[in-house]
Amino acid sequence: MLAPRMCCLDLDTFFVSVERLLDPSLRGVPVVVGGRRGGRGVVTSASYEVRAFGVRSGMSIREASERAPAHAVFVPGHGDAHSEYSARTRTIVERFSPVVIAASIDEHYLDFRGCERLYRRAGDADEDATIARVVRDMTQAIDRELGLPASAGIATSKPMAKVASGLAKPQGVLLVRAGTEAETLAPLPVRKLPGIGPVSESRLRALGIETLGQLVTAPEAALRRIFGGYTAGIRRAARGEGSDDVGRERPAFREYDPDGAVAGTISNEHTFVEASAGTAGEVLSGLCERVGSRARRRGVLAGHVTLKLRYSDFDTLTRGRTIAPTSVDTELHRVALELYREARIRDLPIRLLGVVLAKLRLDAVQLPLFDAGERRSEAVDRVRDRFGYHAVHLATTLGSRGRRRWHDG
DNA sequence: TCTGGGGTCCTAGGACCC
DNA sequence: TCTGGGGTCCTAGGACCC
Repeated sequence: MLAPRMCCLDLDTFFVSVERLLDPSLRGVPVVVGGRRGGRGVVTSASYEVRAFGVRSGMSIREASERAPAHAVFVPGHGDAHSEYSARTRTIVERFSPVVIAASIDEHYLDFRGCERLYRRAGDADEDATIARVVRDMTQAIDRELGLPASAGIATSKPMAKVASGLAKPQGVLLVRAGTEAETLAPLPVRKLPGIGPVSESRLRALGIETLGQLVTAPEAALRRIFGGYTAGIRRAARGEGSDDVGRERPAFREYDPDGAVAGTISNEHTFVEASAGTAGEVLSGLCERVGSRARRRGVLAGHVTLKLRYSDFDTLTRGRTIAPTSVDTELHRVALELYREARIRDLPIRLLGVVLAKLRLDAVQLPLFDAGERRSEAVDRVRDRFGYHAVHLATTLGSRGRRRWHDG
């Protein structure tokens, strides 16, 4: 029999917690992270105080502004601090288990298999109790040393551990004993299961399926129409079964292939404040500089460029092309511009433009001969290292009147 | 629920080859 | 000019996650 040794550690309202460390006056008051009140964007994190008013992460800032009480504080958020606290959390977590992967900025998976004897103490009722106690020690260490509240779920599989960490919030630890997974999951709404989003949820509801218990016994053909090839995996997860391996690290940029292929993509996109085709050229140029700069910094070349275009009615389409691997801004821009012309098939205002680099590969050993474009891009990167990103731009990014409208500033 | 920005993974269909 | 069938690669789109 499998024992519950897979742990999902999740930081509670992570972005809010970090903002409160940076500004203690935010403690105890309703906080919304994501943007200024009444502005654009979506909620990245909402404190428990403001959730009481119906504010949820993912909601538009505008709607959150209407729901939140007058004394609620809206903050855009400090991205660098969030990354730093995520890294510090990891160093603490690694003291407790040698097998750790970061699933996202605020979520880690740990494997405690084989650790029972190491941690055993006289007072522990059994091995499950030992692991639960150690995980509680870990969440307390994170709170004590960093000031970040955390919750954790422990179970026999990864999806079950993830669901358990959600049930444990706030600041709790929940261990799901082997054999009790299905009964723990059965009463929960289908949306609680990782892998079921808003689309699948509404399709399931149309079939009268609202809970995971109902999903487990639903007819195969009905589920297949919703989940296709995932059906078996979803049904297993709904019973509490699934991988007992922590899996791969994300971001996957450290994974290399013998031919130099690198996993992952690099993308940047921009939503226009007021849809207008007039600045599309400038935005496109700026996006290409951004992704090109990120690719060079990672030492990779892109073998594929995709242009993403969203019209004002939210209709979204993409056009992509495989190219000779490059990280030169002007090359990327030339391809992106061609793809833009292919995608611009409707006479409607543009809401969003994006550029995605894929088919990444390691850049060959620095070549002795650069072509003019490469030399220029590297010179630009050096200037930016000294004076900041916005010190230098392609002429097309700045536009004829020197505007920098694409930058959120 | 009228929707930001960064990602991952999967699938259907077409092109192309033998 | 029309005809198999399988394999593989590529592209566009969609669902999902944080």
